[in-house]
Amino acid sequence: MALDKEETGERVLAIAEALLNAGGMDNLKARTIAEQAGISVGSVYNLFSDLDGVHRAVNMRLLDRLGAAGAAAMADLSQRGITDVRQRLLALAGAYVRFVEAHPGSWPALLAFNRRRPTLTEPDAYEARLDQLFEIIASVLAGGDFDLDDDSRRIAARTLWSSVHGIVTSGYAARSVRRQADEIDEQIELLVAVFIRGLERGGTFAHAGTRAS
Amino acid sequence: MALDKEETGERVLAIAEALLNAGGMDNLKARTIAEQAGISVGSVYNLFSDLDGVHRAVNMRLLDRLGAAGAAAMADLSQRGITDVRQRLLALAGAYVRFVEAHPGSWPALLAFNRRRPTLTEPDAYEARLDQLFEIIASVLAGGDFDLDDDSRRIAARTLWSSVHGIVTSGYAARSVRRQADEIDEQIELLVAVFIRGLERGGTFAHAGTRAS
DNA sequence: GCTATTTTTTGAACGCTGTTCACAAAACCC
DNA sequence: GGGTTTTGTGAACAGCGTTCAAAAAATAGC
Repeated sequence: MALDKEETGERVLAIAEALLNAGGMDNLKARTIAEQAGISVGSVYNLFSDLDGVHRAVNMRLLDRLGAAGAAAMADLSQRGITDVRQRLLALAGAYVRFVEAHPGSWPALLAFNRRRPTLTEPDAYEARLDQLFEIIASVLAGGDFDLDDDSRRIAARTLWSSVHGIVTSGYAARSVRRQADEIDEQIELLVAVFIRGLERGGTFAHAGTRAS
Repeated sequence: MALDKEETGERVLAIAEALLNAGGMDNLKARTIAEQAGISVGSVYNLFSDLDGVHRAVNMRLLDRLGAAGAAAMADLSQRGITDVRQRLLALAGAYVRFVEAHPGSWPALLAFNRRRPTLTEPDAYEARLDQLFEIIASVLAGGDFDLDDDSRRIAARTLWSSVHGIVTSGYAARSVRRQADEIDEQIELLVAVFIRGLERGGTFAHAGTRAS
């Protein structure tokens, strides 16, 4: 064979990602991958345990790319001497929006992948890759003048990320394409503004709220 | 035949929902439905256009139930004379958390369903059912003393919903089961508190933020 | 260089899937 | 009861993920 084993593996992943991006989850077919990669179906199963394994590997690449995009956005702001918390949070959210737009099929496929089986997945490696994102957000929050202890800051970072994630991938609510993009921007700006204002005011939060049932 | 056509349809939907709830998306099989409903495979396709149609119908039922749960939570608070915005928002979020917990397989399946194809779905009827949820949230916000015009309140309601949704269905980040539930509660309380504090302060938001990069 | 041995690649084959459709059964009409 | 329409049926088809005996290639030993 002309190509290294690892090299063919990466070619398979590139093909798989393109397939996912173009046609979503059920466009990822073993025979299509084999055909486009110039190998046989069996060889695909030689490189990966099964199609889920291929999809998982693609997802890892996506998460790495997302983390890199976030880090790059922060590095860019640092280089331009921008330390304002609001601008940094908006830049992070903007990076995520652009990432999702750049992966219109493969990112929804990643999200759908984790929701396929009802509690059987073991996202060990997923978490590690998401933790770096949380740490970026937490470090931005640490730059503000909110007096948050480490744990509160960690919670706040996760809350912010989940909220932005929820807004961006709300999925529903798409009257028109342009209106959708505008509304996402509006919601993100509201969220970030409200978060900063809310955190600025009172110091620590006393999570003693009795939730009404 | 002993049963009404509509009645068999609903039985099929109940079976389909149970299958989805037990095994996720790829547990919804035409032959299983037919067997459990005591009809033939062809009859399933007589009642619904295809399996996607079955899943869509199940999803409608779920959205109706979610809307009813939200409305019921608000009615309960009204009956108890509770008008506090914070408590109402927490009650709504709590209703959503309980709803998700009560539908561990079928709700993820609904979310995965919308992410299967990359921009081809037409969630017309979905929107209508979600709009009632947004209106509930908006009406709660209207009860607070934030001076928001209708449009800002609409945006804020959607933002709140998307954020809670993102937090609850963040999926990843599940160190342990109990720790996960606690963390969701913490995040929701932080979100609601921060939102209320943030909205209380300044009046209208001037979405003139220049996003970096 | 040649054979023996190991490793890798192959694609036909298997079981399962969604979906169809000619046919049968039931229901309806008068 | 006979003709017509509607409804139900399940064998059949194409496509899927996955496997695995066999073929091909690579490696080792000499």
